Amino acid sequence: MPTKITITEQNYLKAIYHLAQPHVQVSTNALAQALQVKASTATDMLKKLEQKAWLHYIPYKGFNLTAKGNKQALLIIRRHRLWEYFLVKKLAINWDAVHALAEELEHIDSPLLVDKLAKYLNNPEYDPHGDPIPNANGILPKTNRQYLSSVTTPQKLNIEAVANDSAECLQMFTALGLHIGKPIKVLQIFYFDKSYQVQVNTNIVIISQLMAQQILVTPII
Amino acid sequence: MPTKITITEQNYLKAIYHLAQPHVQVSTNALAQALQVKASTATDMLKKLEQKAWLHYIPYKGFNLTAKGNKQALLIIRRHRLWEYFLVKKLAINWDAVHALAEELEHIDSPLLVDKLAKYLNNPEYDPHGDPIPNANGILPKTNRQYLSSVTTPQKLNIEAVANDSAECLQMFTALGLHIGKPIKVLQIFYFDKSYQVQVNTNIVIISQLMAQQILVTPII
DNA sequence: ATTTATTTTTAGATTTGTCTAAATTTATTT
DNA sequence: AAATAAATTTAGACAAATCTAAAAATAAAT
Repeated sequence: MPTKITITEQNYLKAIYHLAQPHVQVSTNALAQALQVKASTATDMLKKLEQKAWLHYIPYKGFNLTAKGNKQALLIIRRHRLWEYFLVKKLAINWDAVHALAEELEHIDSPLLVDKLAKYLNNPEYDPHGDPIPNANGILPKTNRQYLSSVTTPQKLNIEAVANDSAECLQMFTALGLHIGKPIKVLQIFYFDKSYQVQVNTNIVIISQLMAQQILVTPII
Repeated sequence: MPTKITITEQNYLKAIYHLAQPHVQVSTNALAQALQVKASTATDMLKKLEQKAWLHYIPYKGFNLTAKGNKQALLIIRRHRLWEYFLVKKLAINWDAVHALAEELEHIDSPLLVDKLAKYLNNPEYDPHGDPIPNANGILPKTNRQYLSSVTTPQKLNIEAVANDSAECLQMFTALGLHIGKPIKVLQIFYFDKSYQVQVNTNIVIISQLMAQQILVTPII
């Protein structure tokens, strides 16, 4: 019995996956906020998802994805990122407009379609925002990325990805002169507001804490 | 107020469009059967669609699409056929598998996406089954096609399209050695069961009435 | 360790799209 | 034209996903 999954259920699994950090539980409130529903609605849905074995749930205690739920979430994310890649690289749609479209395309749950799409795109490893694309088995490549916000000393870095692909974030990212794959140099960290003074090419810009929490970097050795 | 339309409503408009012939009213029963729902369900939906001005509906008397509903249906069909073209020509998915996928893709109602897709595909005029693709204004090109089933005398014809893109129909179409764009020669019409004896290349095959009702042809002068 | 505040869950209602069964209207047949 | 059959609509019910308001459990603060 290949468990049928609704679009709503897919959205819950994906949101839980994105909110959950290693050793950090997601709260019902956080989930509800992420999905723009009331906490009572989230609770109802958690009970349903528990029934279908997508997650473990103990009332008042918390919840977390089962192996099955985790894989399902990764397959949804795979579809989302493949479609984003397609929209940007093939249809030439601006990268700040593709997220909303991929949110719809990702729900078409056809292994044939996804497989053919991936082949057509030459099995890309990263989407246009630099996020890694899970493989057909729901496995993500390991990376040594860290958030810019976790960097504590001035150093040279490479920009690997923007974790937030909303239009607002991406437009600001671009306006700062940043690009995926571009090297930057952290000149100073202002501990007053946890902002970063950064050199991009010959420009010097300030990156706020909130933005720094969205930018993934690797150190340049 | 750009009238929001649900997936279900889209499916009803499309079904009504496909069932309606010039001067032929669609019956509630036929609509219900096409959508695999009960007649009472179709009635409920007709009332809702009437409220939203997609169609005119007079209880017990019948219904038909408004200009607005007609255009909406054609835009859905445009999306369906563009996606079918993409799936066959770009993703190399078999033409008998694309219909079901296009049924899902067609519901993503984004003018930007559709416009970019059409451009990417070079604004094709016909989908892989030979069906014409309405333009962005919902206008279909005029053709002089007729159903093979309406042909009454032996003659040479060109196959233009298969009106039914279900896997079952297309697999049989292919098995008969037929192709879109191929010339055929009607040798005899058996009035007993309204089947057609047809020459395809050097082969001679029999095409049943039901199949002949799905094949669109133009006379070769 | 109580009290207060916050978080989460329960209870009951709403909307959408569907159903079954009954009633009504229209069409067909004698 | 009356009787019968077929098509269509109405009435009432249900599941999914949501809401508001109230209750219960947990966490924080005195």
